[in-house]
Amino acid sequence: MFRGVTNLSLDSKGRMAVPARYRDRLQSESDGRVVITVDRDGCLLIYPMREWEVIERDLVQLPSLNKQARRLQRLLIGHATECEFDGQGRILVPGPLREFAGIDHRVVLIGQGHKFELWDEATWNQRRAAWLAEGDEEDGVELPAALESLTI
Amino acid sequence: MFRGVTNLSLDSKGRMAVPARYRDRLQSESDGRVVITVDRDGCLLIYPMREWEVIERDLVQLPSLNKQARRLQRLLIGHATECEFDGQGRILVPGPLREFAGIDHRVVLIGQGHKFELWDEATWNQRRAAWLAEGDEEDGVELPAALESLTI
DNA sequence: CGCCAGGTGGGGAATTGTGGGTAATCGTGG
DNA sequence: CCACGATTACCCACAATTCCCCACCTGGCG
Repeated sequence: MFRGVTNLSLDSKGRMAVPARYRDRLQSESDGRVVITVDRDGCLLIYPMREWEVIERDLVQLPSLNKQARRLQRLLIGHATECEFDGQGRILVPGPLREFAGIDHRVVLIGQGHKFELWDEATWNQRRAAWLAEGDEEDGVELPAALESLTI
Repeated sequence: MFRGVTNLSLDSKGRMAVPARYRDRLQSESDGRVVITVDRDGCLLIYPMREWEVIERDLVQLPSLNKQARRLQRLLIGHATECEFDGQGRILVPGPLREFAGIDHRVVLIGQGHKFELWDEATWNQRRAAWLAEGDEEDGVELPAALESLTI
């Protein structure tokens, strides 16, 4: 499981130094190959190759006639770019994806279980503040059953 | 069960000396590995690794398309950072988390059953005062069933 | 009164993140 | 098919952080 938050910066060429504590696992589990794609919430998703292959297999099998399914396929598969580590343990984040997520220099890397999310730092801070603020008000509306029973 | 309150300080590098009375249990139950993450109320949560893994397992299985579920995952898993004890029985509280909770020097460590809460001292004192003040007014509204039957 | 245990502080080395220079590669257009 | 510019990969250098070690200071206890 990947977890935790890391503040990082991309250099002028768009490269990101993957934190050392994740590097070994990515190297051994997926030969240092990762797939970067986009998320509907305005960030990028980074998958180890092995994990991505599972997701991709499920995505292609969605019913092609369904509009939502096609949209998901275009967004996720369409933007999925394979990247490898360079000698220094960095990956080059493709220009089009950087542009998509509004990333220029400061970024935040968030572990999310089987994948990572990569956010522009300013965007992340805004979003997080909004989530914290709205969190309490929405109580009592209708929580999904899975959330009701959650004890944290 | 962890209980009790301890006033502590972080040193200039952000390290916290875990009170000796908790140390043994953390060492034996979870190999001295703990996970620190954030709470929506502005403090940090500290879990023994074993306890955290249970929570995380439930969290990752929430439906990815649900907005509230994603928010929870991003906040909790996204900030969950694994920490280990140093030779002196201290843990380094990660910089981004210190910043989140407004922690610089004086802190309060609160035992909360399976986990701990870590508060900035000033924030804690304010909040506690506020809870004491507002506590009674809210009576008579409607208590959730689980609270109605509580005998303290 | 000295010893021990627990909490606090800091120096210094190793690791890790950041930044750039330079050569190789690729895609584009002539 | 070649020439050019842009992009990518490899290399080295610096700066920040983290980790490991040792030292102090305080209060309780023999």
